[in-house]
Amino acid sequence: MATLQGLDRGLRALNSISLAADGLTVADLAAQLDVDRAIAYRIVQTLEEHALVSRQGKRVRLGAGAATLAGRFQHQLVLAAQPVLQELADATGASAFLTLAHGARECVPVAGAQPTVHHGPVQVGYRIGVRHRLERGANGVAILALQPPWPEESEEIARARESGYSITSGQLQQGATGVAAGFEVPGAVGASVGVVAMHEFDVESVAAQVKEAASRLASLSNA
Amino acid sequence: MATLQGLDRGLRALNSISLAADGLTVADLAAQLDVDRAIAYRIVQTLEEHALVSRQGKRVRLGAGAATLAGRFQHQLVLAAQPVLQELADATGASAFLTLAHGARECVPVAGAQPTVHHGPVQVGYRIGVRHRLERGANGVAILALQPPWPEESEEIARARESGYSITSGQLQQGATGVAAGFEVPGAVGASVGVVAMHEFDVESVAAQVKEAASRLASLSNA
DNA sequence: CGCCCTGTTGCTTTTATCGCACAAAAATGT
DNA sequence: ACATTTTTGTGCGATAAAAGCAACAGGGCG
Repeated sequence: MATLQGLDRGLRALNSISLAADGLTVADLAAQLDVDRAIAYRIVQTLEEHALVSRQGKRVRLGAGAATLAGRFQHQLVLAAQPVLQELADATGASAFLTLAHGARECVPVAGAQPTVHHGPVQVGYRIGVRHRLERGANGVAILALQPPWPEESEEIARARESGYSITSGQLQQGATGVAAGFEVPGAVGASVGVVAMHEFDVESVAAQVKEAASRLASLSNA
Repeated sequence: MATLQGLDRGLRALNSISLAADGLTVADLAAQLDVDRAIAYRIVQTLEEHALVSRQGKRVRLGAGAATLAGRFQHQLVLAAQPVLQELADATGASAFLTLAHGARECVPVAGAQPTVHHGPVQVGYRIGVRHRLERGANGVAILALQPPWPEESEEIARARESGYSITSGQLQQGATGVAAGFEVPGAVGASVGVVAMHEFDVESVAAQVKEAASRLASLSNA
């Protein structure tokens, strides 16, 4: 496997910078990447020219180019999903998410919707763009359940495959329960829709709605 | 000014890929960058490891990592906005909000602040994370007013564009009045800051403070 | 069957990158 | 206010990393 060291460093830098909420000095960045400061300077300069980072004084932080990039990430799927998610969120009174598999072991929530009418001061901590492992959370499990049964899979996955939906509690956040159903996107990856809520709800009925949403999205992405 | 050629190429590749809505073959990419195919392959491999692109069959397209970056960018913007919002809330005695455009017709409030000293039992029904249409509420109108004049726009929008701030009453909640000013996040996203109050206030002075806050936030995301 | 395209690898050559070393600026202490 | 330490920012030559070329296996197509 041949990967480019220079580019790799640049991207790692971008990642580090994006993680630093209140910016990073060039020296800090150099330390994190374990490279000479001079290199870090050149990396930052290059990233800056592409508007991916911006410098204010001595601190480097994520730039608007990141937002631009994301705007172009509109797979037709994400666009099409938005109204479905909104409907699902409103119907169940919980936050709804669309999650895409990334590679074989991770997934990323790429779109979400909150119910229009709130049932209290709920704030669900499942955030768009935060990668996590497939094993954690209902959305990831639902994606795993799409694959043909595999020897060492957890029982959770087998159950999800059989029932058509996955359910987890507290795996991604204390006190939160998630229900999700997976579906295939023809071109490539697995995906799942699900809801996350902090309160009690009728699992049967929510599961049905989630599965319904999944099949709608599946047919959308086939067409 | 010293910029890294390798990284630069990688980022240009990322840009090209992000522009091709339905993907790019590696050969096309190599042509666009005017490099050997072998190099393009190595670039794609590296980008792929960082989740910024994904390959489906022969086509390369923008990957979920872009969404990750966007999420973090938004997170940072919200953090940076918090003190400004707090100051605005305290100065005006009203609840202050930061709202981001979401697509072309909706927006979502992503951060808020309440005045530290209360002027009564204020409860503003404008909730973080709840999407609504751009036409409703001062924050949305302010974002619409950023766009070049468009034929069938409401008079409200034209007024907002001219004066630099929007003002609405009761659109999102009975008896609530909102004042907001928009600003550009130089990529794609429109944003606005505003206040919402249930009581009477001096529009002129509040508008000035809101505009001030908007320009501060704009410079934060530009610099 | 022959042709064109994709994806990958090995190797040579060059050139872009590394990392030292140094200047400038800021922060710190007295 | 001044001296000193720490941190920031930038040339420059040596070197290692990437460019560029060529070759090759598989696959799809006429």
